Amino acid sequence: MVTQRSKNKRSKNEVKRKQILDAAVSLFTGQGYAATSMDLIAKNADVSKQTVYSHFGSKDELFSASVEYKCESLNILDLSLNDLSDPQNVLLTLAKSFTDFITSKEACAVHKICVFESTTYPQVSEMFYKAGPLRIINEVTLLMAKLHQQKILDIENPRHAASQFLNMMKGELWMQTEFNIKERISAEEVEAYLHDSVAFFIRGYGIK
Amino acid sequence: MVTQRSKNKRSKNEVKRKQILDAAVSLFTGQGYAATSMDLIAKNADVSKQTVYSHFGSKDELFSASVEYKCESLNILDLSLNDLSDPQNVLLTLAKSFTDFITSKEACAVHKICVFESTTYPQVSEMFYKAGPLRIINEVTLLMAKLHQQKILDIENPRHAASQFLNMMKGELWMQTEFNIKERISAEEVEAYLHDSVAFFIRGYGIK
DNA sequence: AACAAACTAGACTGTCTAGTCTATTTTGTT
DNA sequence: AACAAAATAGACTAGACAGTCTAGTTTGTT
Repeated sequence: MVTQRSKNKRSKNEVKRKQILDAAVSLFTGQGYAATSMDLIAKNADVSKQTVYSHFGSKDELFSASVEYKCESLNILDLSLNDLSDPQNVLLTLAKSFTDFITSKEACAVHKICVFESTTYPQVSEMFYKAGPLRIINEVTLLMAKLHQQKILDIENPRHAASQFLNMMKGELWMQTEFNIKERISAEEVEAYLHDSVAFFIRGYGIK
Repeated sequence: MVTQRSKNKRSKNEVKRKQILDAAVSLFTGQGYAATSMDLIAKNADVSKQTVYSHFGSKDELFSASVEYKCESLNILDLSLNDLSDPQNVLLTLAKSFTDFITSKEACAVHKICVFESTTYPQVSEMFYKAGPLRIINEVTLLMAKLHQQKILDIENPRHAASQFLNMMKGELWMQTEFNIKERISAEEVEAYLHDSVAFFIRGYGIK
């Protein structure tokens, strides 16, 4: 099998494609589907409108493609932890990087539009759900299972524990971020909350 | 002071006002701000377009007013519990009504649009935040404080506990609802999750 | 009955948008 | 050099939409 590039006389410019996708992601996540025009996408991508339509057949198609593109480039937490002997430390580190991630502009913006368009574009929101939240919960489930296996914590149902842990860590900060509230909880308060929550988690799942 | 009604020759029809607000809420939450036209609002409210503009000066104004209107009518959980001696029971009941509420169509739809429009209309999203999530967390904080005071549980920081509890209960169901995922967790699984989570909470905050 | 405010229907303006079409230019391949 | 696909600029269609305006009707108040 030969690649497309050498088979065809000329293939569509991959660089232009990315320019279009970058502009589309930025506009769609920034202003929403309905409020974003194809003209503006073309302009911001520094490309003609016709080129947009030659790469992506319609606005719908471009929307799906751009969310998919964004999902691929989202780099989720790295959970390659080996030494689990200090659970307080392991979980606190996880909690911090998790909250950093979910309150980042990037993740927030894609999350917003996927939730919002979930009635109109359920395939798109499902794609994000699987690439983002579901992947994280699956990985944390594995971690919980390991903690149990190594008798560091007593976790009967690792999936429940993962869900409890992750949701808990969101705390009030996450809501304030979601709603774009001006007066936010202080960094110290967040720190204290995460500390408390990790301690609480270890108490609840400690070895008897 | 005399009321508007008796002072003016004729006041604007309160019934029409409500018809407009009802139609607006339903359309805005159903399709979003940008995708909803004033013509359709007028038509669905069974009112002329001019009447809409005579009650509400612009689309923006109507949007704000309709979210406010919806917030007023959202009936949040009733937390008037007196007997707290059986925390397992109290918390499970709370957990159930909370998850029922947050996964209801009503609450979900307003939540979605407020989060989505939070960059364009931060006042609107803040209004919802205060009328909804913040009110609930405040009430649950009071409950946690009572549980501590009555020495039923040992809760040092009731606000942290409230946040942990509520977030935890959201579980995977809430995400699946948000993203409009077709294949959802079964009712039995949800039930089991809530049970586990309440037990875990009581373990973590139990009297030593 | 007379008045005035509320309401109605529908035409209208100006702007914006998705998507198409055309004529021209650029560019990689053979 | 010759070819063909890719890209471009910009005009164009057809429809939608916010908001205004007009001319006439309904309705409560005095």
